[in-house]
Amino acid sequence: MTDARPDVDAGTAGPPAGGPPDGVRPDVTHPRPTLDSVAARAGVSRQTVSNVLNLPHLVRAETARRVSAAIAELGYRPHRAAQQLRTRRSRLLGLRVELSAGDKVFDRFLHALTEAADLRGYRVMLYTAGDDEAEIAAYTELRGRWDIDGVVLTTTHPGDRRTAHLAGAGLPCVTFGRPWDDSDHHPWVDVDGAAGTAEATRHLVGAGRRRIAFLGWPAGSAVGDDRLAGWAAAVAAAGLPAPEPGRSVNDPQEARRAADALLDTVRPDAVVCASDLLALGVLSALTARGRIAGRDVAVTGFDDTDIAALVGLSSVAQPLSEVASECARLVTELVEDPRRADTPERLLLAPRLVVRDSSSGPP
Amino acid sequence: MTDARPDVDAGTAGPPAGGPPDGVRPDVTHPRPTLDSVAARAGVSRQTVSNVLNLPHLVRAETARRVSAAIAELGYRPHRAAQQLRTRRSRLLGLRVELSAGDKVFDRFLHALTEAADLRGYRVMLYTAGDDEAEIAAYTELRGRWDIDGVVLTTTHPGDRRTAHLAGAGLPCVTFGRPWDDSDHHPWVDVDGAAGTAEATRHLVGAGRRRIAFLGWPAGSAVGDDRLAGWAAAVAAAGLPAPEPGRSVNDPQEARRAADALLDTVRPDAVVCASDLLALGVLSALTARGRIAGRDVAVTGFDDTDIAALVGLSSVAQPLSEVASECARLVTELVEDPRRADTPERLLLAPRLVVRDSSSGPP
DNA sequence: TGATCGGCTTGGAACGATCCAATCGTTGGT
DNA sequence: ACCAACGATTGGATCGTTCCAAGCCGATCA
Repeated sequence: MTDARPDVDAGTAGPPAGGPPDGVRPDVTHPRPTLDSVAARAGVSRQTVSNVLNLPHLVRAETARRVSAAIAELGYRPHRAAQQLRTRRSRLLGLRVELSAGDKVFDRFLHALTEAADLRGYRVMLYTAGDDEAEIAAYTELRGRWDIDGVVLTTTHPGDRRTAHLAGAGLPCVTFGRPWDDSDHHPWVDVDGAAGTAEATRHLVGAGRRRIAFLGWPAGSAVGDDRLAGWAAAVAAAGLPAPEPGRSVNDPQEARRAADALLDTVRPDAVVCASDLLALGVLSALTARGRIAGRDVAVTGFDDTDIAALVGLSSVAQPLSEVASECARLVTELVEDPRRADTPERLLLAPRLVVRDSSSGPP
Repeated sequence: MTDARPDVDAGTAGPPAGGPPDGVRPDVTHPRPTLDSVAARAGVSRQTVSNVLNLPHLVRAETARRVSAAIAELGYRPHRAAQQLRTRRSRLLGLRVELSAGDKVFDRFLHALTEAADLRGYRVMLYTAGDDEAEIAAYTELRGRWDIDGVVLTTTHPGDRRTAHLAGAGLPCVTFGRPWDDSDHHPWVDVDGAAGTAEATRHLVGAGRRRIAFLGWPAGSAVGDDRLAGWAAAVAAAGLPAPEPGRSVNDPQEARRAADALLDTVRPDAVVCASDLLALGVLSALTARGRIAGRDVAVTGFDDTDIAALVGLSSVAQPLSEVASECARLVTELVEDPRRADTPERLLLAPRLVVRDSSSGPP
C-alpha cells in the first residue's frame, strides 16, 4: 500500500467464510465515494473535505475529525484523473526500461525506485526506446499525452543530448549517472566507481598484496576510466607499482584472453577488475593454470552480481536502494518546486566492498 | 550508472549547432491545444472533432479531412486525464516488479510487455508488494486511486488467491503462468515446460544418448513437476530407462552435491536439468572428475540465461516476446470487452532448445 | 408542396477534483 | 453596541473529454 493517510479498507480480518471467493465487496453496486458524498456524510461542504486532505491547517480540529471519520467510513480516495485534470500533475514518473546486461543492477534499481516513488505518492510508468533519438521523440508523447511529471534517466554517457531536450521542454529529470561532459544543469545521483576500486585496492593492500594489477575495459569509456582512476590512485597512495592495466570488452572469451595476458606479463598477486565478468575471466585463467583465487592471486570484481556470490568473488556493491530513493526525492522535489532547477543537487554515493573467498586467503 | 558496456563516446554525427539546445519549442507559451481549439480552427464543433477520432464513420469524408488537417497543424493530442475522467479508463496496466533470480527472464518479459502494451495504446505501471497478501491489499489503491484497467500477474503458484480477488473486484487480469489448481476462470499464457524438457530429451536421444537422467527440484513444485514429466514422457516414448531423478534446491553448493550423487548412482550419459543453475552443478561435478560435458556426459539446462551462453550450456529458451504480447492482447481485450471474461483464452506456448557445446559432442 | 426520414452536427451536462471569490460566524477594539 | 478583522466554510467556475438529446439539412415519398 502506498498512502500514509488513514485509509480503512479493513477487508482483512474476516475469514473467506466459504461461498463466493470475494472478501472484497464488488464496488460495482456501491458507486465510488467522491468528495461530495464524503461532505454530505460529514455534514460539511466539498471544499472543506478537500482542505482536510490538502490544507489541514485551514480546518478546525473538530471538523477535521468528523471529516476524517467520514472518509474512513466510506473508504474514500481522491481520484487521480480528476486531480490530474485540475492540477496538471499526474504523479507519474517515466523510466525507460533497458535490457540490462544480466547483472541484476537495473532490476534492483527498478524495484527500489518503485518503492521510493510510492512513498512519495508517485508511480513509475515504463517506456521503451531503441536509442536516444527515439527516446527524445518519445518525450513528446509521454509529456503531451500521458502527462508524466518527470523522468528518471539511467544510462548517461558523453554526448548525451537527452537532458538538454528535457530541459528545453521543461520536463523535470534526474539521472542515475553523472553527466560525462559539461552539460550538468540537472540533478543527478551516481555511485563513485573510483572510490569503489580504491576501496578494493586498499583492502588488497591490507591483506598483504604488493603487486596489484587492474583489468578494465578499453580506454575511452567514462565509467571504465573512472574505475581505473580509483585503483591507480590507491596503489600510488600505498607506494606500490602501477603495472600497465589489462583491457578487454565485456565478453567471456575476450576477458579470459586478457586475463591470461595480464597474468603472464605482470605476474600480479592481486587483480582489481572493472566488472564481475572481467573478474570471472581472471578466475577462469587462474583455474586453468592450477592456481587458486584468494590464495595465489586475490581478485575483486564490480557490481556484486549473482555470479559473484555464486563463485565466491569479492565485489564492489552499489548502494542501489539509496540511489533509487535519492533519485525519487530529487525528481519529485523538482516537480513540486520548479525553482530548484536553478540549483540542482548532485550526489556521489560511495559503494561498499563485499569480501568473499576470492580475496581473503593468505597472501 | 553502472552499465557493463564500454561505451566509447561516439558523440554521434550532428554537431550541437550552437545556440540554445532546443529543437523542441517550449510549449509553455502556446497553451496546449484542446478539442475546442481544433474545432474552432476546422470550423466545426467540438463533438465532431471527437467523432473524427473515435467514431470516424459518423463523419463525412470532407469534414474529416478538414478536421484531421487542423489536428495536424496544431499538434493536438487528446488529454489522457480528461478521457480517463469521463470514460473511467486509464489505459494503464499494473505489473508487480519482482526481484528476479538473476536469470534475465523477468527483465526481458518486462521490456517485451512494455512494447506490446504500447502498440495497443496502453502503458505499464509498476507496483511492489512483499507478498501476495500485500499485493491483494494494494489492488484497492491501484484500482480506486490510479484507476488501472488491468493487471498482469507473473508468478502463479498453487493456492494463489490473487486471481480470485481480482475477479471479485471485477479487475481484468492475465497471468503469465498457468493456474496450478482448479481456479482458472481467467485468461493465461504459459510456457510448456514439459514440452521443453521433452524436446531436450529427444535431442539427446537423437545424439545417441541412452541413459538420460533428470536433475530437478524437490517434488511438489508445480513448475518442477511439469518439467520432470516432459523428460519422463520422452524417455518412455524412446523406450529408454527412466532412472530415479536427482533433486536439489536452486543453490550452487546443493546442486553440485546432488549432481555428484546422481553421477555416482545413475552413471548417466546425459542429464536433463530443470534449470540452468542445476545444470551448472552438473558441469561443475563433471569438471571435478575430469570428464568433459558434451563429450562424456551431455547436459541441458532451462531458461537460457546469460550464464548458459557464457559456459556453452545447451538450454531451453522461453519465447518471452510472444508471451508478453499475448499477455498484452488478452488483458486489453478483456478491458475493452468484459464479456470475454466468460470464455477466457488459455495459451500454452512451446519453448525452444538452444543447442550449445554441452550437448553436442559425440556420445 | 409538405411531412418524414436519416445522416451529420450541435450545445449542454457530466466525470471529480481544485481554485477563487464571496459569505458566514466569532472575536476584539472602541 | 457597532464595525472591523479574521478564520472557517461555502457555492460556483473550471480543467478537457465523452455522453446525450435535440437540431439542422437535404433527400425521398405521398
